[in-house]
Parts: sequence; structure tokens; C-alpha cells
Amino acid sequence: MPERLLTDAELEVMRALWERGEGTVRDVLGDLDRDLAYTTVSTTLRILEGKGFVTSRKEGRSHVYAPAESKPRYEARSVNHLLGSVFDGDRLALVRQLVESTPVDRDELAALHALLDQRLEEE
Amino acid sequence: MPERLLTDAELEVMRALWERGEGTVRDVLGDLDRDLAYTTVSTTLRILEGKGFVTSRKEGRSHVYAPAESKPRYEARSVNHLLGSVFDGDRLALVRQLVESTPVDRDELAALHALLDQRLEEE
DNA sequence: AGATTTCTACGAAGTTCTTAGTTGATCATC
DNA sequence: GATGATCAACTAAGAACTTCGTAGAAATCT
Repeated sequence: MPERLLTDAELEVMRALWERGEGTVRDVLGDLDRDLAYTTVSTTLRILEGKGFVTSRKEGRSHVYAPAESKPRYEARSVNHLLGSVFDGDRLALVRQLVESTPVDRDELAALHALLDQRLEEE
Repeated sequence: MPERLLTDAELEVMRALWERGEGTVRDVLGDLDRDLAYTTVSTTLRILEGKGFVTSRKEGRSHVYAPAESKPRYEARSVNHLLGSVFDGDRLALVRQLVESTPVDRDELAALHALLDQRLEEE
């Protein structure tokens, strides 16, 4: 598992892979919103493999790539990185910005509240 | 106010500026943990000014730099960027990773819970 | 078999980021 | 008034990132 975080272009590709589970260059290319050259996606996947974000297996002539790190794991790493680098480890400040900087509907607030309820009751 | 987010080196400098309110190159240099050359900090501050993250006023021979964007504002922007780019806008998933990927003591959980309580009661 | 397609690997060009040296101006000191 | 310190501006070098073209191998088609 890698230590570093994904760059912008890498993240786009990883999102496609997480979504579909695994896929070839052609598959990922089709999933992306942007119109990139085949070789761009191919290069990015090879770079991701070098960095340890994906694994690959050969299938016939082409390669099938799969995430080496699950999306939730990456989510955890990225949010913890933000927590440390911007919020000084202050989770309360982070959640406050998350729910106060943008309108959040009542259901979502209630769901967050319930999550913490449950977390508090676990003993 | 800028649209983009801070790079790593820029963030270090901004953290120092947010902490002290304003300061010269020499001030920021003294605040940083790492040992950088004077000119490195000077260049970074000039870049930050070009990007709109700081303003400067001339005081005698030197410049006094101040944040153009408050820390909370930047916090909001950075967490919302993460929310969109990694979590697909799913705040619940974000908070879940925040409190489940790392041990969080009871007091902090309770404080988060209380924050949402308060938020829910505001009508 | 020869031509076309399709894939990987390599390389390269343009951009941004990080760090710091050099230059020239300004200020203080002897 | 010459010398040394300090500052801003410019320049530059190296790394990382993004994008894609080219070359060559492998498969497919006619």
C-alpha cells in the first residue's frame, strides 16, 4: 500500500477502477468523463502500478488493472492527511466546516448524528 | 480569494502566517519547522501573493505579508474539495472514515455529537 | 502472406512546484 | 564615504505531473 496520496489525474483513473472493480486501459478510457488519449490512460495506469496503487495481470495481449488499495482505505488516508495538514488534528473543526460552510439538509445531519450516537454507544 | 488549493510548501508558509496574523519573510522563516533558505521563503511568499493567497504592504525596506483568506475559509474550501473529489459528496462517508479509521476518544466523539445536536435544533 | 488494428513500452514536451543562488538596491557602521 | 549586512527581484535547476506521439510486438482481417 502506498504512503503518498493520488495526484489529480491519478485520482480520476482510480475512481474509474474503484467503480468497476478492475479493467483494461480501454475500459477505463471509456469510463472517464474527459477525452484523453489512449496512451495517456495507459501511462497513468503504469505509473499507478509503479507507485503501488494498482496491480495488474496479463490477460491475452492486454493488461487488466485492479486497485491495490480499497476506496475506503484511501478515503481514510486522505481525510486523515487533511486533518493533520490543515486542521491541526482538530476533528471538530473539520466537521464544523463540513456542515457549516455549505447547506446540509436535515436528513443528512440526522444521519451524521445517528452515526455518532451509535459510535458513542459501542462499548 | 483564490480558487485553487495550496501546495505543500505554500501550506507550511500559510500556516505560519495564519498563526501570527502577519509577518515579514524573516518572521515566517523563524516560525517554520524546517530549515529553509531566506530566499526560498521570500519566493514562496511572492508566489502566494501572485496567486492571491496573501497581501503585502511595504514597511520600510521590507514587506509585511498577511493572509488574504482566513484559515476557516481555507479549511472550508479544502474539506469541500476533498468531499467532492474523493467522497462523491457523501458527507456521511467522510465523517465515518474520520471517526472510524483512527481511535477517537469519547470526549471528542461527544463534542462532535453535540455539534450536530445544536445544528439540528437550529430552526 | 500482407495489411490493418491494437496493445505495451519508451520517450519527450510543456507545466508546475520547490529550493536556492545571484544581482542590485538600501541601510547601518566604522 | 567605504564596508558589510539585509532585502526584493530575477533567474535557474531539478523534480514531479500531465499529456501524448512513436516504435515495435502481437493479433486479426482479407
